[in-house]
Amino acid sequence: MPDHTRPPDKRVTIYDVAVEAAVSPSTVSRAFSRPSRVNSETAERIRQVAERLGYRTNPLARALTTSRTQMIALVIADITNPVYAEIVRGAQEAATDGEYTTVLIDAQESDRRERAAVERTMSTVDGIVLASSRMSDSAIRMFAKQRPVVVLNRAIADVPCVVTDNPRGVRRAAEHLGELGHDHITYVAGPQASWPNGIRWRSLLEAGMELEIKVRQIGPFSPTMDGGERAAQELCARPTTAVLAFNDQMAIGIIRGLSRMGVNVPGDVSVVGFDNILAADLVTPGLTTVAAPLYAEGSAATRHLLTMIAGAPGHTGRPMVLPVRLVVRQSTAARNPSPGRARPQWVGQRPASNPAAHLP
Amino acid sequence: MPDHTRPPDKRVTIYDVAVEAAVSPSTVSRAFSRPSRVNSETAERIRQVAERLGYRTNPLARALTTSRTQMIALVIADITNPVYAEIVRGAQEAATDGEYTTVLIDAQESDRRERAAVERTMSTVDGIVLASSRMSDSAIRMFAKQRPVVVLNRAIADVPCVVTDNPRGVRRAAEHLGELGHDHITYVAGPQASWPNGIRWRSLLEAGMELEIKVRQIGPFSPTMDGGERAAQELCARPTTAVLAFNDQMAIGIIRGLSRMGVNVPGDVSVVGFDNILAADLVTPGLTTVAAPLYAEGSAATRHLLTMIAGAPGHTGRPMVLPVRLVVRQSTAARNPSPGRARPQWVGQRPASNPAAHLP
DNA sequence: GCCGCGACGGCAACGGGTTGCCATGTATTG
DNA sequence: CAATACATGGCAACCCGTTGCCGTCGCGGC
Repeated sequence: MPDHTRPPDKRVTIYDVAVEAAVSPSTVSRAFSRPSRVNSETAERIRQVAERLGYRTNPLARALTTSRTQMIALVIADITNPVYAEIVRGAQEAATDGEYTTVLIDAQESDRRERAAVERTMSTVDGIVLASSRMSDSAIRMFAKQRPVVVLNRAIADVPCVVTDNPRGVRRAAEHLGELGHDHITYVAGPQASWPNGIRWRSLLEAGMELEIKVRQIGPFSPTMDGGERAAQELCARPTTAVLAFNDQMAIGIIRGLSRMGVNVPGDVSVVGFDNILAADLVTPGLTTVAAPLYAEGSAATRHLLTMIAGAPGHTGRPMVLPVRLVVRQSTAARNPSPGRARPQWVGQRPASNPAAHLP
Repeated sequence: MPDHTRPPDKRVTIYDVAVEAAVSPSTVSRAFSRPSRVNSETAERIRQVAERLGYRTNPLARALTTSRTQMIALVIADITNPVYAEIVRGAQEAATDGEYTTVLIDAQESDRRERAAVERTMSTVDGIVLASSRMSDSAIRMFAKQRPVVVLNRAIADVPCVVTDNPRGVRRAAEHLGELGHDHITYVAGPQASWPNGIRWRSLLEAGMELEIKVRQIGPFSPTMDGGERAAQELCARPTTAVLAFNDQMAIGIIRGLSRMGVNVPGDVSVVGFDNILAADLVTPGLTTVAAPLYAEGSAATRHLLTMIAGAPGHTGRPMVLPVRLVVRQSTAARNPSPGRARPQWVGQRPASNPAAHLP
């Protein structure tokens, strides 16, 4: 028998329930937040009354005293980048398992927006996962002082981090290209503010040394298809036979740009991307790429955050490293053995003996 | 001179500021929320003290009395669907303009999850935008009674709605196919719980009548690439020359499935999708599709929600309709004039004289 | 000199739970 | 049977702002 006498716009509070159930408000509160603290029959009666009255505990009021909102923020750099979809899924699953709600914030690749959004949200969440943050290390450390923070895809001293095994991914890509006969690799750089961008390049330098493959870098370009197309133009000016792009979007842009200019992928140039986004399998040729365990990233970062919220110290030593794997598709092939076939601009224009000369 | 004596983990409150500034807490409160109500010099002094102490107003405490959290929820059906990225952007921009924060919720195509998430979040937000909700009309109406709600991509009586001009989009697609010589169109249906799915099919029926094009429907299939591939198998069993798919992912799946079976798109079959996702331009052949103004959808829905939160009645009459346009790429072509060319299964197997016979 | 008015600031009562501490009643133990 | 321990529920303070109402004060008008 629902209570139709009460004005329907007014929320039901513990006080209403207390009156109905003939107990004190504190008992009602405890019946929900600490059931062991109250007689089970009483608790049951209270629950029934609450049900009948349509009582819902007000999370804001609860948060005011407990300073726990049961919400965490997940900040991603760019929601139009499909990479984040799986990360979000993983984070959401982990959060839901821990009775937490995820609020998602899109930073739109902007340091400023990201800071503003985090500042606004910080006081209403119990913790924050920063996925590919564009903020400065010091800004992140500042936030980390005020709330538990886990950083994804970036390593920052004194802040818990989850990263993927970029060095191994790059290494695998380089080995793959080496086995195909390529002795030069051009790295097409993404945003300089991006931490993976830096480590990928450094890892390539290292892999190049070990595998005796020469490497160079061009860029930075925007980490989008457009950025890739612009990179393709520059690639034509300084030809290579193998390209490692900062991410899949750029790789796809590069392939499009090259084929528009009559360069065949993988016939003339092999292209490798990063991330294994869905579209990598859709384009023609299919994109060879380094796949990251996106779902696991989101999930691991969130689980770690939850333990920190629960009081664990948050290991700030070495970052947690997740494994990657190389997905070989059709955008990579054996180096064209006859470079002279009617493509004069690719002949004799090979970069000077030290292709890494223009590096930082 | 920052105050280093206070323990750093304790938040600064208006009471701290009040003591420092030698005024009462209410004056501090008013200095921020109703500056006109307090002497400008006093207000300035208070602001300086607050700044010095690092005071930040606690949105939860404020919300408790004002019952305004300055947050709205945006619920999307599936974050892995790129369609929503632009919608999110539009919504976020509109929300930010109105000093609101958007919390994004991914329903993962599940009625149950969606309800659970909305129920949990409802009391902490001032309003909700439901983009492609999978919940029942009655569930949505129930939420709409408790909080301002705007529904996107769906029309529900008594609830404010924003939709795209599906009839016109379908009509344009049908005209396009008709001009290319197609006299049959097969509609490949998406989820039955999806409102656009229903209206697209009905619109096609109508357009077929007027344009004298025969139409039929197969499905439903999952609105994903996999769903499209399964649809392709069924398409081979019941051949057509023109396909209108529920969305782009399915259309891409259909194209892949068909070409795997040796059917050429657009040579043998023309395929049209819906939504104009980014990948539509990446696949080969490029996908002809009906483009929706995604950004404008998110932005319009959110702006309308904000006016409702501000007290406007929320026009529940006719839904707001946004225009669409047909983007022609390479997946549609003139109907193959010589059906006999070495593809026997496509000859003589044309559906019976009434291809719409098996419709509901 | 008195009255009225507006500007300004303070008091106190919320809003809706949470929780430390105490009082009571019952069960257990010596 | 007294003494102690435990289970249970209530009281009241607290979390941090917001806001209706009232008192005070200075000023202009008559």
